[in-house]
Amino acid sequence: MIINGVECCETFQTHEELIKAVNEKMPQEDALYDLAELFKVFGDSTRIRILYVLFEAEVCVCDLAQVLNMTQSAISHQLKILKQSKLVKSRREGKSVFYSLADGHVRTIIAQGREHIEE
Amino acid sequence: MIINGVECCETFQTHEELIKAVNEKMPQEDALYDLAELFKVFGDSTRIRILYVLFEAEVCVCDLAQVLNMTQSAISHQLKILKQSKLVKSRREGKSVFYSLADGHVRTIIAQGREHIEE
DNA sequence: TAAACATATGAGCAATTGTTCATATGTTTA
DNA sequence: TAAACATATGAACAATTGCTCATATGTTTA
Repeated sequence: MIINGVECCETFQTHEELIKAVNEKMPQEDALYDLAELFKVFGDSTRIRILYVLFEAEVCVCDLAQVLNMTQSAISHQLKILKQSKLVKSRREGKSVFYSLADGHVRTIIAQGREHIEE
Repeated sequence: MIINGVECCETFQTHEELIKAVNEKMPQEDALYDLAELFKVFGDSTRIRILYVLFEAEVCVCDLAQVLNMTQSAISHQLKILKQSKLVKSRREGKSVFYSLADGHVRTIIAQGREHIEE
């Protein structure tokens, strides 16, 4: 079969229909990129652990470092990434900065991930 | 304040309670790792694009490569990763191998990701 | 204002990742 | 069985990533 001037294996699927459906529903290039960037943020166990702590309470950087047994710098770098993705928000109180979850999608996404794994 | 022999900044949060809650709800080390590994799979726009095509139909490797304008090898490598994560399944039919979504979590996770971004 | 505390950040490095290229494996057909 | 087709895979390489270390920024307190 020939599609767009390129040869292709034989399938039962009508290629034109597939291409039409994909073109209609596939997000734009930049949206796909943003989506991948978002999931990349979830793709690190340190950041997942940070999120799990924030599931319980609003916590300052110092305490996060303690609870997770990591350096303040490492935690701070990861918090920056989480904040850029709008997964967490921060609030300064004196010398400390307290972090908390930005919205409910975080819980849903992680819950779905766990469901998938636990099958 | 001193927690587990280590000095820490002053907070209003009771540390013992936080640590107790986190220890209770935080998944085990290997579960956290698996969770991060799963989200890593979603963290690449090529794989996201493959999943979007599979949202529409069961498609063979050759067609995926065509529709996404990528080499057969690149697609095949990514399909392997998607299959290892049990996000897609495959079925051989003659010379072709057809891939399809393994379960509904894929749609939910991606939908939640899009919702988060579109806020 | 100086010192102490809490957090943020840039540079550097080892480890991981996505693609390409060449080639192997598996299936069908002449 | 040989050739053609479809897919899978290993090696290699550039690009990205997460941590450490040193240090900067911001805030409070003596």
